[in-house]
Amino acid sequence: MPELPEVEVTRRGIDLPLRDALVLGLRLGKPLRWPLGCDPAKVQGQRIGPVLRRGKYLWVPLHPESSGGGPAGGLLLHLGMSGSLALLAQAPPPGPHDHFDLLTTQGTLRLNDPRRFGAVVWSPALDQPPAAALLARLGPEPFDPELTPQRFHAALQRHRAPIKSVLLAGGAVVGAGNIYACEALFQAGIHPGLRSDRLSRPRAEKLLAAVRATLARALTLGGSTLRDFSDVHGMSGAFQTEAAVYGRAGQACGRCGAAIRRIVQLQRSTYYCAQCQKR
DNA sequence: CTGGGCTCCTGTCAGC
DNA sequence: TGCTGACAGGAGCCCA
Repeated sequence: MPELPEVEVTRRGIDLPLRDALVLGLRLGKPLRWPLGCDPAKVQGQRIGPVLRRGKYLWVPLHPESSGGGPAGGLLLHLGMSGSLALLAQAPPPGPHDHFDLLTTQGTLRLNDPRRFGAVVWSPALDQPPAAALLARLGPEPFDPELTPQRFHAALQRHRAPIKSVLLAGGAVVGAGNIYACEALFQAGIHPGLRSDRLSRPRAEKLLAAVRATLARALTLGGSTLRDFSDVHGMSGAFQTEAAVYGRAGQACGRCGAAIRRIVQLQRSTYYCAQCQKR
């Protein structure tokens, strides 16, 4: 489900409402990808700081009150394939897929995640384990001005795998998952099977611009909702309605009319137009 | 070191 | 209607 736009939409939905809220408690449901890694009582009484996003991870910083509480730290959250967060003023009893509640003075932050590929992990700091280890492999943020076309091209030159796979791996740029990688490649006119190191400098530049444009457009539309993503207010995203290729196998390409194809790369579906996207 | 396959888990949908 | 298999937005881990 959640790629960078969905995670960022989520971050924006919880950041201000939770700012400076006090943690009243924490409830865990069925196990997620990893154990929380701390005593749930440890976060009680902590104050919530600005919520950050890195790649598809969210970081909820916690600071102890001067009067007491445990040491500073935070919660690293990942929504996995099927996770979504809701901020509830009056939290109903947890459903079968509600596996994490952070009870605060500003409402309950609830993670719903049917497939449980998501995670909530306590870490003493972003740059310390376990958070640091998880973030270490992430490439640059797509909107980081330091990610120049030259650097992007250089990163692509280091891989011989298909360009689609390299985008998904996130080492050259983070945030484009299966939907947005397909869409960006279409927009850039690049075949998903093209070897990464065969992209010319101009095409790499075009691809970077397409990744940025695709993610930005998705952000303004509130992300994509294929089956179960919703923002913290329960609202669906709208990007999927204007996806050019994703999920459209057999349909006519909006640009040239050729049938959109579906292939499998890394056990994931790739959609593309063989007419518009060239090696 | 790199690339790619497997795996975690539950739900949905198409086809028989 | 019911069963079965394919597939689903991620990504860490392991092996060749």
